[in-house]
Amino acid sequence: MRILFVEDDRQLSEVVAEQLKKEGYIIDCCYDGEEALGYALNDTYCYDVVLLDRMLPIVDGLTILKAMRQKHIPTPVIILTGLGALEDKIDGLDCGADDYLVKPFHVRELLARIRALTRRPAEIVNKEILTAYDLTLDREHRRLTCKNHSVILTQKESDLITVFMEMPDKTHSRSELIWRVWGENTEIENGNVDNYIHFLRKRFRELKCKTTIKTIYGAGFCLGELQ
Amino acid sequence: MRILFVEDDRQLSEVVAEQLKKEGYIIDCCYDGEEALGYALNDTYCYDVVLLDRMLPIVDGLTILKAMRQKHIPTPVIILTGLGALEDKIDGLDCGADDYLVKPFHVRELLARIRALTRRPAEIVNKEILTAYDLTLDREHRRLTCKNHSVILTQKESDLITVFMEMPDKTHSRSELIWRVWGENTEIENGNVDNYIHFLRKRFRELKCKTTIKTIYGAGFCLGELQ
DNA sequence: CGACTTTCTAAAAATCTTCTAAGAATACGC
DNA sequence: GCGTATTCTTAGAAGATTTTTAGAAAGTCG
Repeated sequence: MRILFVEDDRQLSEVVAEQLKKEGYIIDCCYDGEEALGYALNDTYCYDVVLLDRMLPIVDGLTILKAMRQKHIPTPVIILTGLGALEDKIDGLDCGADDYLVKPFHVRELLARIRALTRRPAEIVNKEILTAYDLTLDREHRRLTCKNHSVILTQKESDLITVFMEMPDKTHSRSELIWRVWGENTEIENGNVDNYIHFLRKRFRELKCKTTIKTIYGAGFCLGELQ
Repeated sequence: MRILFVEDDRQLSEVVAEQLKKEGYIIDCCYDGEEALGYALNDTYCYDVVLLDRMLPIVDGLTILKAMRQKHIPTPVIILTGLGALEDKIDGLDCGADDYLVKPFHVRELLARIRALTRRPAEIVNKEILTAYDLTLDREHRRLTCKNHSVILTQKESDLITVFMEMPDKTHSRSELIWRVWGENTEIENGNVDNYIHFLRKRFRELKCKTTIKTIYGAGFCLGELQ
């Protein structure tokens, strides 16, 4: 597990890096923003976590973070900083940070937060554009695309296919689908779900795509390849 | 975007829930641990985030969190609590929480942390896969696989083979199989079990696998190698 | 061996689930 | 307000699964 640690305070850097190494992490240390940019954006290196100070010489931490996210580098980033004001935290998190720890902090808390972040697979998804198998869904325009074909879905069709595309391998029961698409206080019957599944399958035929909604008899439906 | 909010302090709950709703989230509120368990573990409901108080009536927050993770529910969880001691935070995060926010907190920070967590896709669902001899069973899709062959089982076939694959060396009597597959208040006769054993053996032949269900005359059935 | 019990197999019956189409109700844009 | 698009309801056909039944086959034991 490889960590990029960007911190200009040499003394703090050394103390923290040593404790991280004791836990078995491989640590690359950086002491200014320019150097950090080089490491963070380089294709060759691939870190599991980046620990980022906000106030750095030459290039500041948030700029590095934004640059990473612009290049779609999904590595989890924890911002470590003395700036503990509410607005600073919100800024940091909304720029793409995964966690925000205010100095002074306990290294053991940092370790726990690193563990929490690295439990999950790293990949940022654009929730507006979903892809699964050979399908792409642009939720904003409700446009479902496969190769060079595309169709505009109705609202409910789009909501329904979204559930499938967010978890392409899961079998979704009718009650789950009703709950996710129509909400919980609804009088909608199972038959309505069946109907929309039918509509979507027609769409798939229009698109001539390889994907379809498979029936798991007695259990529900699941996205899958044709045949 | 759907959030389960577990908080026994009604006043706090109301204030926070209202602000979350203003942001467009759909909020389900729970006021005790037992109720929360029901929501959190239910297959039908599927939340995008769970906000969890640690100290709750009946069942405490960490127990709920552990139960969720044991059931491989990957939903991001943020613990909200007055317990801000280092050990408490580390405990919480290591039990499977994704973030830990100490009361009192700013709702705007909570919102930023929710956004940070939901940018990432939910962990690939840890599938319940059973293996025994040369067989693999994916219970979610009821797919029984051996080498490069696979078949989709019916519900009852899948339930029955599950019993065998969970204890591959045990001899299972007909009454035990009936109890495990059909439940305890059932009118099902032994002959029905025999029939399903027959169905499964046909499946094994389709798969050309080395495993089969052996008959222990007068006692029941047991998984074993062919011949 | 022969009487008995147990197990296997196949087919039909019963039940339950899913698919499809068509029409009614509702929402939406002009 | 009218026409169109969307959503919801209904219902029967088609299909899959589960259960029942019954006779053949195989095993046990005096």
